[in-house]
Amino acid sequence: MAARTGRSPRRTESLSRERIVEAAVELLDSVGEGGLTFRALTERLATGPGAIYWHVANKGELLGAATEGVVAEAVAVKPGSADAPREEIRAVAFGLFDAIAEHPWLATQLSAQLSRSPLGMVTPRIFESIGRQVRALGVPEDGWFAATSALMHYILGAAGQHAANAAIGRDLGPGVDRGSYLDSVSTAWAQLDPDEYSFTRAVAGRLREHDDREQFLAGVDFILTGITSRGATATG
Amino acid sequence: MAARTGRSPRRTESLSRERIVEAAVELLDSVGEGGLTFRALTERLATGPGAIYWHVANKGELLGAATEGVVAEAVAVKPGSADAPREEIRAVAFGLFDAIAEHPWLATQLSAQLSRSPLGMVTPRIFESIGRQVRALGVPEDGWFAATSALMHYILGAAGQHAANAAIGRDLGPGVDRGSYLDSVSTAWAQLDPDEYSFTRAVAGRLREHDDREQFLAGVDFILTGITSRGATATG
DNA sequence: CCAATCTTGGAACGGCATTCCAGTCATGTC
DNA sequence: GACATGACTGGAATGCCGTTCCAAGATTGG
Repeated sequence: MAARTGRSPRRTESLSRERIVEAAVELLDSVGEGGLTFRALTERLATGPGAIYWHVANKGELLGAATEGVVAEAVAVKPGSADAPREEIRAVAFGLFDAIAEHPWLATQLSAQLSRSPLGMVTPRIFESIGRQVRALGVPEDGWFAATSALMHYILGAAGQHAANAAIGRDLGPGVDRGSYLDSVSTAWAQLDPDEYSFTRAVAGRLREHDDREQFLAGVDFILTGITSRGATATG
Repeated sequence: MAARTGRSPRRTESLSRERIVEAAVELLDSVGEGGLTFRALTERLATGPGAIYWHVANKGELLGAATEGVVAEAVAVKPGSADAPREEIRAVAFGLFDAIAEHPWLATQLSAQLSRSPLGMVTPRIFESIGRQVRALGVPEDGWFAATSALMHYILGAAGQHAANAAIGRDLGPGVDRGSYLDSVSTAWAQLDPDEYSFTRAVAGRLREHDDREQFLAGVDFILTGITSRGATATG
């Protein structure tokens, strides 16, 4: 049961859970989700696996810590901004959107994290920052849970999917830019079977010219409209 | 290349890509996402790895095929039902919701699949079945893409997250039922820091009594309300 | 200065996806 | 009816992964 001496245990500045998580995030960002291996981690930290396992139980916990760290930073309310609740919700949404765009591995990780432990700190943290604004929006109390859940699910789902798409466009190689990538998908959609895919063919052109952030925000606004038109008082 | 002789190449009924994918789905359903190994697959099919690799390029392709098969079945419009578009959208949403609930591995797989290849058939298939109903709803054409995207992102995101939660409640062991699981999470939420988590604490009780399907549908309805109140003609 | 305890990193283990390859078997040809 | 062909099979081997083990180094308390 780990008798706590209360002393500062670090003999040198060499290794700590913080440094390990930090290195893990860097590795995930630079090499991608599959690039985070204990081998790579030991090399980067110039140590052995045993040292890492002393600070971290296993790879899952490491991924969880990395996820929580990045999410906490992303949903932190920027001080000084006491805007209208709608704007605050947009800000939280974009905060997560940008965080996932910057760290594409977050998309997969968040869905894995949310499913493995709603008792973890990740879900409540996101839930709280959205919920506060829902409350401020004037939604009646018995609608809080449904409204906040819907917003959180949309934001996490849509941000993940948009960011994943963006990641593809980025990784296609130096010669291929986002425009020509969307072109090729758009063209592929336009060539689908006219009977089975009449709608998809019809909107294939939109794919080429759409803006991801705008698209994402439109979804948030749909939900906000839906929430506030259900009899809530209009604050925003 | 691959000169096609036009002959039926199967000498016995023993192995085929179809049978492999089928076995993979069964394995995923019964043992979970981590249970799909080539070892287990060779054992179940009474063969060796080489035989499987003859029909399937790698594990990723196998997962993709499994995903597409299940999704195709889930979003297939039930014939004979020419209901109002709102009802059709709810049906598609519940189709995916139930499919993910029945095959929990779909949640992770869908986000991975959507990101790896939007050129694949999975995205257009879902997009099409939702989009047709959006069109039928009377949404003006320049809103089709945004409305359908928002719905698809919400449905996939929320269904995945709800189903993941449901999967936990199921896997807790024989002694723990869903009710007591939600109780424990609800209690944990109620004990969070009052300053940092005032909202989450306030709705902790709702968690105990909420119905997942109802919750999920509420989100769909928020978006539908948002879509139709943007100046579209009201059909549903 | 010595024991006790925390911390480290190298070596080893079992399991995984994947590859290699020698073989089997239905079939088309003479 | 033999035989060459090519689709198909499955066992053995490879290399990387997460994880565990353990002997030694570092630090601290007495």
